[in-house]
Amino acid sequence: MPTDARERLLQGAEELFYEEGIRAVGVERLLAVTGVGRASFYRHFAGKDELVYAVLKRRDAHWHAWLEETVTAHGGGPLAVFDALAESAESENFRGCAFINAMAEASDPHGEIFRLANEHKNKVTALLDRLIEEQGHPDHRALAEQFMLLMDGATVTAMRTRGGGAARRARAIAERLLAAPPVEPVPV
Amino acid sequence: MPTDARERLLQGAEELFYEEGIRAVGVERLLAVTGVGRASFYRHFAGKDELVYAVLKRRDAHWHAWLEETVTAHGGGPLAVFDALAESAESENFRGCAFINAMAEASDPHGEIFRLANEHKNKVTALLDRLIEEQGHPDHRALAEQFMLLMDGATVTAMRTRGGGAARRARAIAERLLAAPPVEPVPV
DNA sequence: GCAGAACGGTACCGATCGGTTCCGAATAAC
DNA sequence: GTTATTCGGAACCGATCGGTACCGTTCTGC
Repeated sequence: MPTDARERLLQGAEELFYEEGIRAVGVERLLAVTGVGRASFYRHFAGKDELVYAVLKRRDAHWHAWLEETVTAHGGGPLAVFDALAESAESENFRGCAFINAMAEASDPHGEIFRLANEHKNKVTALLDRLIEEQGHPDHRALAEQFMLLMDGATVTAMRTRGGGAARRARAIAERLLAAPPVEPVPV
Repeated sequence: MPTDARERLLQGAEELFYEEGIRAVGVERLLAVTGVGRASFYRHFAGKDELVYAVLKRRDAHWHAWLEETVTAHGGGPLAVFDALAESAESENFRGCAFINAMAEASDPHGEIFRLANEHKNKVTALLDRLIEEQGHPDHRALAEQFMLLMDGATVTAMRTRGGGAARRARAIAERLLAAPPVEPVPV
């Protein structure tokens, strides 16, 4: 547990927001849980909106680092992202993707939250692109977007079905996308 | 515009909840928009929670009916669900799936909202199952679950990318799942 | 050792939250 | 035409929302 108030706020907020939703967690609760004084909070953040922004930025960085690590731990291939997803979906406190959830409870589709979510997903797509290109696939970009769609589908499905089943199903689909020729076999 | 207060409340709430989120819409706003008196609201619903429940039930029924219609209008095959999805994602006020969004902003993963969302998705999966079986596919159940995952992936992707692109991408994947043999070609 | 920053606690603000109660008008049933 | 129901409007409730200001203490840099 860090002694820095700002760090404690970010850490506590990331956890509470993810577990119960951003709107569901008031500043009051956050202060009570983190043990930070009200004044200290507003010394570090202009308001709740800025805290939300900082929390999402932080989560983006951490989550991306976690994914890269876990993918490496699972062999480093593009399919490993689904192993990582399955692993995290097995966790008791899995609640889907923080950015998808944030979009879902954001009122303004043109606000900062959607921008951050897009940024986050683009970064993940770029990682997928790299992983697939390393396998020598010519159409890596299109495949990366398909993989991203599969990951998000598995993530929201895992929210309600619990466990790694959805991720494994997505992995099976991805496997076939990697194996089979893109649309029509090139005529000889 | 229906004259019945209950119907007006359900209709207004469904729209507001979908556009801005359930937590973001207070009873106050809802009453102002629908022109219903405060007392009338609590005559028809025990509280906001019961209204949310009724709205989701209503949406489930309407959405399912809409999907069946639209699928028929697009030829009736299982792939038509992605055409329907693309069509709705083109709309200006498209905000993803109301049930995924409701789950995302629900605090309790074991509460009623998750139960309703599961019920909803199971019904859609059953419809997919039927459509795929009508095509004569032996493993229709597994395919239906894969299609459901693709639909949800396309839906959450369309929230941030706007337009029918994600749905068309999901359709392309689904097409290959239908065409190719499931895992390994049966050895002759 | 001392100055200044960072801290937690508390009182307070207006606004809004979900919810209750009473009232008078409109409407529908018989 | 009278009775019974449904309706919208408004006053009010305690709780909580996000946010501000001031307090005294603790910790740190020099």
